[in-house]
Amino acid sequence: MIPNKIPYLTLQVHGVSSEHQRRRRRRRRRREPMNKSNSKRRAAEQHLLSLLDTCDSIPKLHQAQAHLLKLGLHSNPLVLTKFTSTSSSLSSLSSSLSLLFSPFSSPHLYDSFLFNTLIRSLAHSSFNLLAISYFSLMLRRRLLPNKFTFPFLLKAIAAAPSPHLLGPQAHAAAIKFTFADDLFVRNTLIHMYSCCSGGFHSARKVFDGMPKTNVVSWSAMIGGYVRSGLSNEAVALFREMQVSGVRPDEVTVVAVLSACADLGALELGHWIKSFVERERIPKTLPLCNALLDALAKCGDIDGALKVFVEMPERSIVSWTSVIDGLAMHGRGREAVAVFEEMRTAGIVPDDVAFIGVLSACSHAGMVDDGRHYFASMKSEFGIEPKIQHCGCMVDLFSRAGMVEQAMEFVQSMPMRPNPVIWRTLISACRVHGKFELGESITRNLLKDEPMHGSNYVLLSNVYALSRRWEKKSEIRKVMSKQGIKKVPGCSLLEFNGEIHEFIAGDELHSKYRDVFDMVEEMGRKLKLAGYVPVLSEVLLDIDEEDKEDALHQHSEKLAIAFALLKTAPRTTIRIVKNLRVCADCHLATKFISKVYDRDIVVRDRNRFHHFKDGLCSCRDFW
DNA sequence: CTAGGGTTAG
Repeated sequence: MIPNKIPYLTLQVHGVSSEHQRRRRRRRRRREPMNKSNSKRRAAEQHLLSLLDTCDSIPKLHQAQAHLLKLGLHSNPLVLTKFTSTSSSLSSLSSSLSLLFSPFSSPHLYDSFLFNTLIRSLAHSSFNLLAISYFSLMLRRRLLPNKFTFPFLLKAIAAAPSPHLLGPQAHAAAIKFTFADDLFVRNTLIHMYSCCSGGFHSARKVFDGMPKTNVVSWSAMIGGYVRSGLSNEAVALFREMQVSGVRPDEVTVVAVLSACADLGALELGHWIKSFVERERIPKTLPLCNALLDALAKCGDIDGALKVFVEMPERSIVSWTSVIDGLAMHGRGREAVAVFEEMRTAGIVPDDVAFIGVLSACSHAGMVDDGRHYFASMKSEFGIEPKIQHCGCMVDLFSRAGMVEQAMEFVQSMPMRPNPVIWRTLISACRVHGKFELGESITRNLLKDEPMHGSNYVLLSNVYALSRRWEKKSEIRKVMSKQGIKKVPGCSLLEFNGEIHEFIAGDELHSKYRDVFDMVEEMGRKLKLAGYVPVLSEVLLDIDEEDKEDALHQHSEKLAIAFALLKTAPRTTIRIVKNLRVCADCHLATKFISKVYDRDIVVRDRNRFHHFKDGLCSCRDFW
């Protein structure tokens, strides 16, 4: 049983019940029959059902519960089912559980119907694991599950921490009870499997085995690909869906938009926006939120703001997405203004909103504002800062060059620093010349994460900047001996409705022959304009000339060269990168924007860089 | 009484 979260409810139940018990004892003494006459009982039942129909608050629910007990309807399945669904819509599950499983109810009267309602309510609650317990209780009571039971059960399992443990068992149960061919059950199976890590294969197996699909099957599969980090596959499946003639609805579009946000595919984002208009897909709140988020993450922050302004209603998610979007683009002042506007609109910020506003302060170098907001979390809003908030603060100080303050902050944090925090500090040490500190932090970090390639890259960069070349080549040796690989840099570029992928050092691909020639030519032109390669960015222990070649193979340079070759003069080039942009590429891109007269928008791991006329919007803080 | 969907440090 879940703990009763509302103490006075317990009192109420007990008070009313003991009154009821007294009556029952009196009845027993007078040898009266337990059941009232049928018509009276039906009247009481009707009365309670209509009472529950008008329940729109928890106090009213408690009143109804008192009536229910007074009228002796605590074992009436119809009333209990209604009570369960009403209390779950008011998120007061403890009410229905304490009623259903109180010592005064008669569980032997419960039917599958009631259990389904209960399992559904639990599946939608934060106690979703209890749905599984009540499913097994149902079986132990020899009640047969029906085709309605499995969608609820599978949904509860999908939301559990390790769905792969119970998911296949539930699938087997669905087969055993002959409901695994049901369209609803199969659609929920797709969802459940795609919630297991690496489960998209099983999800796809279910999907491919379906003789009949509908829009829900496709949306579940597309959403499953997005959840598994396979956004390209999600978009491909969306196109296949259109070919197959199944009409996408607002849920499908939301899933595709999150793939779009992940890929940073602006053309696709704009296409979906017009698709929604053209097909008159209802612009629900989640759809507008997904659209606004996708446009911001694809680089069209002003388009995102336009969506936000035009929204008929906004939730805290809408506000947070705008704040995050502005933060990512380095527009910290505006992000803070939107945060304040949100408060004026009467919305109380939550912990996610604070992550947005803190990261906005950090990306825009607004140290005092960041300090203020961090302090206000607890003092004004009673929100305990989480590690993400502390991470923002460490980043805030680090970017501003206040490495000591960052270090002090880490030492005074209420929780243990994680590797993300350490890596933030190490980057700060490198940028602001604190080599000894950077080295000692990295050595400690390597003890915790000896197989994490990016830690070695960080340490190597620290050594390179302090010109300790022997130390640097030592790292290289350790890495190759242990078989530790650095994550390859990868840049995406949308061209002619397709996503082109460029991977660092991918020189063996003959189809990019002209791209490599272009990179060489770019290098020559940039040098004439005054560009000097930042050789310290090269991890390899090789001579200077080879280092320059290595830099030429960085994925964003390949992508930019491709774009310069293929796209019309002066059109904006948009690139999405998986890692933080390196110092050399950052410098080179500034030069390219001037020499080739192109606006270049790069989304890296952390934020957007808008390059124009030889300058970058991040003002070289990133 | 059925299914699929929106924001989260670097």
